[in-house]
Amino acid sequence: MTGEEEFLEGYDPGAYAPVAVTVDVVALTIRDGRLHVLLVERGGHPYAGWNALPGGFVQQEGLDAAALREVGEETGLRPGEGELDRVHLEQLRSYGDPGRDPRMRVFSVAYLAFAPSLPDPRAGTDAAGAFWMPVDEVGELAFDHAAILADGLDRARSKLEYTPLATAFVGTEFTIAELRAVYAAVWGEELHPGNFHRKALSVPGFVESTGETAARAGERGGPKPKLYRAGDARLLHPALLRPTREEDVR
Amino acid sequence: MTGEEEFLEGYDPGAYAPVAVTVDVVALTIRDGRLHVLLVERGGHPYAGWNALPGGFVQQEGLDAAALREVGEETGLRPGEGELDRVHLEQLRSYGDPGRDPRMRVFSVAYLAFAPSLPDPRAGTDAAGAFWMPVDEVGELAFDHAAILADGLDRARSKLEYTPLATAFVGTEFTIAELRAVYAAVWGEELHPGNFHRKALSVPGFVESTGETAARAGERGGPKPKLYRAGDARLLHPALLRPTREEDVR
DNA sequence: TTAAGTTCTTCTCAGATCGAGAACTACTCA
DNA sequence: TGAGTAGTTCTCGATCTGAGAAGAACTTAA
Repeated sequence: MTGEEEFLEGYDPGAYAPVAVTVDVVALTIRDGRLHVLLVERGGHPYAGWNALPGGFVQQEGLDAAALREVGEETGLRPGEGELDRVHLEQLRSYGDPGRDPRMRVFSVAYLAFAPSLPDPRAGTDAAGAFWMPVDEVGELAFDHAAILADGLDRARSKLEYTPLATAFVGTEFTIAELRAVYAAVWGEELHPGNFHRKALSVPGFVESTGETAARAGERGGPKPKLYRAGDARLLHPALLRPTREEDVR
Repeated sequence: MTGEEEFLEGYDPGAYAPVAVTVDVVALTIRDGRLHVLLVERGGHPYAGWNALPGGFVQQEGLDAAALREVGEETGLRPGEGELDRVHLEQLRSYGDPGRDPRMRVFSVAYLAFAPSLPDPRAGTDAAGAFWMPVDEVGELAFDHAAILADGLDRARSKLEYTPLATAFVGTEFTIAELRAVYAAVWGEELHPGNFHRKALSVPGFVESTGETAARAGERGGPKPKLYRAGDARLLHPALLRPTREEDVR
């Protein structure tokens, strides 16, 4: 008899140790050309005073809805205001090691959120205590959140290669250079401008021209760049691959 | 105040609706050149008599351990016997829609398992009721298991491209043709033998030669093939890409 | 107003990779 | 022994890649 079958034949809620299910969100955005993650400072024990990923109980809602609700609560954005609707959400993975929370058995479903540059969360009243921090300045985090963040960054870096995810970090209209800056910020390395330009335009459905040109050039010169918007591709073929790092392969 | 903080300041197990956490496993193997998935026939309600993915409660153990335990229970394999140790396990994703189980809130963490051809589970006493079914003959499944299976197949097909996952479906020593048959079975399409051979040998760390040659050729002729074993690569660079399907891109 | 510097955009070119096909050889079964 | 099958290695032209360069358009600072 399997565990599920035992469960089917009459489950008594009081007979098992209580478990909790939470969502934790790795919310990423780009500010000033650097990749940032949304953190909160914990008030209560354990890990009082530590930084942590925003998260909370799953209520009478689906997992995706719970994650979106958390993002809204911690950024101060409201559904329907546009900015929250532009947040790209996807499930990352779940964490359930016994002992990951010292009080009881807690299963956490982690989510990845990608957003264009958002206002500082301190402005919103509900969101006091939340803040954006550059990912390369994040030190220790509460619970196993450092591992969750690392998994999220891995996923984000990988998905840039074969999905149009980068367009989730820029506005509805953007330049090729802005798109390239997203890749540079997430991957942590500069890209060849000419080759990136060629690739971005040649991958079917990645970007489409608006026919417009930016009103101004960059602060440091150069011609006024052309404007594009996200295309309808769900996958990039061929992919935009990172330079191969030997240490990732073996 | 976030959900997590509420939780921190005193959680009363009785104050919340009870939730359960289970693991469900999409266990895949290749038999007679066709991709098979491990299923169980349900005894109790709901969905009595339906086929379902094997799964069960998470006990005092980690998620990975729970998934491996389920695979062992349903296949009749014992830990330490070798075959179970060769099973490749990875987390797929979690499912937690309210109403996915009509009795109570159940969160399921789904796992993918890949194994070389395994003995029929009916042989084991504990595993009666479990069986391998070709994935293209699977009809309706209990709960949302059909969606979980579909997600698992997507993941498996994708991971064949850029990881050495295919070697998890063959024995410790294998021929290039066996490896190609794995790709053909999972992707559902034949591959060009010459080009596959060139790629498999040229990707660093994918396979390494044993120096040996198979004792016999195939049943229908041909020379004795050379034998290889899995290399030390964790990623395939360059990747072994499927022929692009336009409907996957848009 | 001019000069120097920056950036957008498009080329060029050599090397790597790809799909398709073919050839040679070694083996099977009838 | 012959016909058929399959493993392995080529060849070919088309495509894709990274690296570099060049011209034009714009900035700030002198």
